[in-house]
Amino acid sequence: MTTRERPTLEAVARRAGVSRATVSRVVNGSTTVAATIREAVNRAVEELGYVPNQAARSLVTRQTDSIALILPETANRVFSDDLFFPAIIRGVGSELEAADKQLVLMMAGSAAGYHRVERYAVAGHVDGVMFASIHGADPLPGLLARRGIPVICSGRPMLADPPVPYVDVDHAGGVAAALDLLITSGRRRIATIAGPQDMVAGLERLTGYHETLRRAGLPSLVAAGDFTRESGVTAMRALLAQDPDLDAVFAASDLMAHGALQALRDAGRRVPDDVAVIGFDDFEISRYSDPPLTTVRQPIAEAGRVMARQMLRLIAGDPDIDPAIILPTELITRASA
Amino acid sequence: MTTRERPTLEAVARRAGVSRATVSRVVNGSTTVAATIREAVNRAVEELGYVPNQAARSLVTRQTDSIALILPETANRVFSDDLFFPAIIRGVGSELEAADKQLVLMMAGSAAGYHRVERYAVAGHVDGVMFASIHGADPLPGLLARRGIPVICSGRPMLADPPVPYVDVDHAGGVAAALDLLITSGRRRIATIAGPQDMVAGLERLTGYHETLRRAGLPSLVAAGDFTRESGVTAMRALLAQDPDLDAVFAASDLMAHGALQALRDAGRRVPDDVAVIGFDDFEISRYSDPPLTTVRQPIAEAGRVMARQMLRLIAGDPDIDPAIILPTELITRASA
DNA sequence: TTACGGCCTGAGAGCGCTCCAACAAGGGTA
DNA sequence: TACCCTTGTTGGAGCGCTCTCAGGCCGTAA
Repeated sequence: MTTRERPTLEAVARRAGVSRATVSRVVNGSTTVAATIREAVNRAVEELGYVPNQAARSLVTRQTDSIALILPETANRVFSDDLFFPAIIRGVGSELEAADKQLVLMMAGSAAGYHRVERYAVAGHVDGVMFASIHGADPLPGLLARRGIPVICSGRPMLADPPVPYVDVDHAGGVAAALDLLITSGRRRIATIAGPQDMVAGLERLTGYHETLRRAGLPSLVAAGDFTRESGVTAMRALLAQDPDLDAVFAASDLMAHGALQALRDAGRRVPDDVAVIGFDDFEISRYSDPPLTTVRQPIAEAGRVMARQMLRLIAGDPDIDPAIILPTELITRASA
Repeated sequence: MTTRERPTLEAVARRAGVSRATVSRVVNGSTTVAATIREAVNRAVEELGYVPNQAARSLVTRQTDSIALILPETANRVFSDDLFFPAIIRGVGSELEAADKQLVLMMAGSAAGYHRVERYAVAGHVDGVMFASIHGADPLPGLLARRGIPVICSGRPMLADPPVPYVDVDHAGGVAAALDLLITSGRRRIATIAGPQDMVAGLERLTGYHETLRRAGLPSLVAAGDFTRESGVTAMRALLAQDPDLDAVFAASDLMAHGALQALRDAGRRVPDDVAVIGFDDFEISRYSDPPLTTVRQPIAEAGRVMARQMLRLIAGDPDIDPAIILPTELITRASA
């Protein structure tokens, strides 16, 4: 290991024959430095391979140019084929990279996790904190906001004290579009596989289902799931047992829809002839299921990008941040409905 | 925003009626502090809501307790249904979390990305750098190592100057197991869909294919892919055109195997009756394909965990780090072969 | 020639923390 | 009683950087 001593500002200054302050000015791109001196400094920087020490810099500037993204701990345990968090990470990552900020990934959810994240943020390790998907009435966003740390959520937080800006997608609109397709194509016994009710996404999609069906004068039939494929299988079986004659099912996630497809096949039902299936997400894999899945596309990566952009504005001190941004959803019609 | 002034060590010391040094000792868990004083300090910390300033701390300790994971930029662009990087992240994340280190995620690959990562690491923002999957002869790992920064790679680096410790999986063994199954079940015209040849994983799986078939006295038939599903479809079509009578295909990734399955179905071939298919990865989705995919399981998350563990040892100054750790692969037999 | 801005540059004071050297008490030993 | 440990505590010197402020230089106008 060539742990050669790393050069400091001081060393560069000596070599260039100027003061520390001047080097600092050059390094930070100040314009008030004479061209000849600037060049001399740049040469010294080059020759010495100087890179500013981040710790020293943030000690005085009080900012770190990195931003945390908090994932619920479940992301680490349960969903080994989940594509939601990867998409969020992709979106956030690309946007932050463009702004030359760093992404710090943290898992939270456990009590210990809470505390860790809080300490981490308060210790000034990051300039802001973004939450990817809030579970239940998570107190953490509010807690950090109260500590004066910039916070943005993906998905409307249930707890809003103080209100934290968020970006979410139009769940209700997407659900309505899906159900409308089902209804206008003549389906009358439309069941749903709901998502977890401690998450706004699960909640709003179920509410949307109830409202649209009520408006259409159709009966509701609900089974509970947790967004996973396995829960989709189980829920679909339960639904079939309750109403063997149902002719459509709306699943609140693509993975659950895939599970439903499987359970339907096992039960000898043809899709879409006997039962139409619609999902919610539009993951890549849904183009390749048998049959290809009709689903509501939600722009996950885009949500990540927007979230990151809002965070950047927040950090920059922009006074008028939208308290909420709702991204549109879109019905993608394929073969399953 | 309640940006109330954050208390410093000094403030805590004043409140507890001791010196800064003593507070520092208590906060950092030194044992040589009298119990009564320790309690008084803890009380003051509690009351003031004191959290040590990370920048100040790392300025003197020269460590940050966070570690970077570098993803190739492609991860951000191409693979929207790739499950490799999420799995690596999961593995690394869980291990680092247990060690109370933070994970900093960075994308690299572009020239600009290189420079950013290098500066970032050299600036002392992280204590070490891990690479998830090396593309071609990436100079970055060696470059950082030469700068004295702890580096670990997932996947053997092609460039080994200076040699960088890595963890990889037993590609050759997995391929041999897959092909043996094919051969002993009577397949004689076994094709392969190869991965990108600028990655060790692609290279070694193809080499393994060639060697095993040569030993068995069987002919080779190769089509090139890039690990994606789409490339699997294309490659399978090419293979079918070249040898309509092939009776088996080994794909160097699950996604390509799924593509092959699709192309085979489109061409009217039955799997496994007409053509047997084996993949490599064992992603969750491969349990649900039609038919379920026989594949070589590589322990991706485990590789992430091991990589993180090695990194932790490296940072701790452990003198004897294994220069290479090879994790076993395992053939998972399902319906496609 | 002197006076006066304007423009650059340098000196120096921190940012909040760790850690070393030095020192104050006690308690045991000769 | 004098001496030496041991245990616990303090002051202070930095870590490497930014940023304010004062001061030097020069051109221009009086």
